[in-house]
Amino acid sequence: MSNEQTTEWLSPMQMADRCGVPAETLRYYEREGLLDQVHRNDGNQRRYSADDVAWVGVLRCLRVTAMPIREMKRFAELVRVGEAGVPERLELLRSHRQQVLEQRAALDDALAMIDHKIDIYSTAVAPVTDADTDGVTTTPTLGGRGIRTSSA
Amino acid sequence: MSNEQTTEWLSPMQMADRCGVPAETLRYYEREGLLDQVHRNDGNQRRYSADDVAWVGVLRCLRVTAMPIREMKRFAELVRVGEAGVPERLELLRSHRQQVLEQRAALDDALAMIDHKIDIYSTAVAPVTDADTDGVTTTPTLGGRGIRTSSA
DNA sequence: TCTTGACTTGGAGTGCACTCCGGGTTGTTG
DNA sequence: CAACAACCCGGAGTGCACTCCAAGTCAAGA
Repeated sequence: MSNEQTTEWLSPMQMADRCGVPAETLRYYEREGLLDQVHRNDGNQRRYSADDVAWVGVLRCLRVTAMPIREMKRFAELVRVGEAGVPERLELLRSHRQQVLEQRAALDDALAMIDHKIDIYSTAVAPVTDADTDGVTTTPTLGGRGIRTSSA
Repeated sequence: MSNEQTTEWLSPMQMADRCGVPAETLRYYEREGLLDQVHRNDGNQRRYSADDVAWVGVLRCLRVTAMPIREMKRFAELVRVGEAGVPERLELLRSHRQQVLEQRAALDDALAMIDHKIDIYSTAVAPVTDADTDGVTTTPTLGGRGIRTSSA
């Protein structure tokens, strides 16, 4: 409780720490116009605000859900123009939301398959085996015929 | 029910259709050793088996959950050696499963944030507005002070 | 038989999202 | 004030996962 109250601005490194994003990447985002006009001190060094921290949080949410930089840039522009951009921001987010749902569904499907395989392998690891399969006959010399694949 | 029973092998295009993966990518997977020794006809053209279809299904599950090609290659090798590879396959899949769970958690967090924003925008689009925020003051001239960020 | 389109190869090219580099500046600490 | 880390910049480089290309071969229909 002593080195907080005067800390209004964050240096690049502090910002990197805070956001979990390399300082280089923050510079890159700035270049790309995702993060605009970061404040500078007298020596021309960047000083990030709490607003910047929050905004990078938003950016990371979008990135982690695989939004391309191009689209994030568009979103940033729409935020820049203020209220006028709200309808398109909404549209953009709704469409992105859809994609995220699809991603999650795909992830869950894959997860089911992975769990299934883990199951098979775990029981196969101690007892006899062969009733497994990777969608491929388990013989060393691949290319065999015959399939018992469940879902895959 | 007429052009199925004799179709034992799939041409590259048919395979691409079936798996939802470009034929080029299948060739790439083969080069990388993810898919080994695809059968050829007399004219040296690839003929994919039902096993191949199933195996590509597995590969896609791994890819869609962001497993790097390098690791998929390792997995393919472990399948190639048969039973001896099972323990490491298990290990690999378990560790991957963990990553998938983390991905899903991150996705869900981001989704919550996106939903929250959509909510704000939707209500803001008709009534007055300003109480929104993108983690940034909504004024046209960015760089303003003051924050009311909720989560973000 | 001719044509057309799917196939073969090795290798080069692409797009994305960073990530690093070199050479110079700033700011803090002993 | 010296030393050293953190900073600045434009631009080049990286790694990944494809994706395309050229030049030739194969297969099936008119």
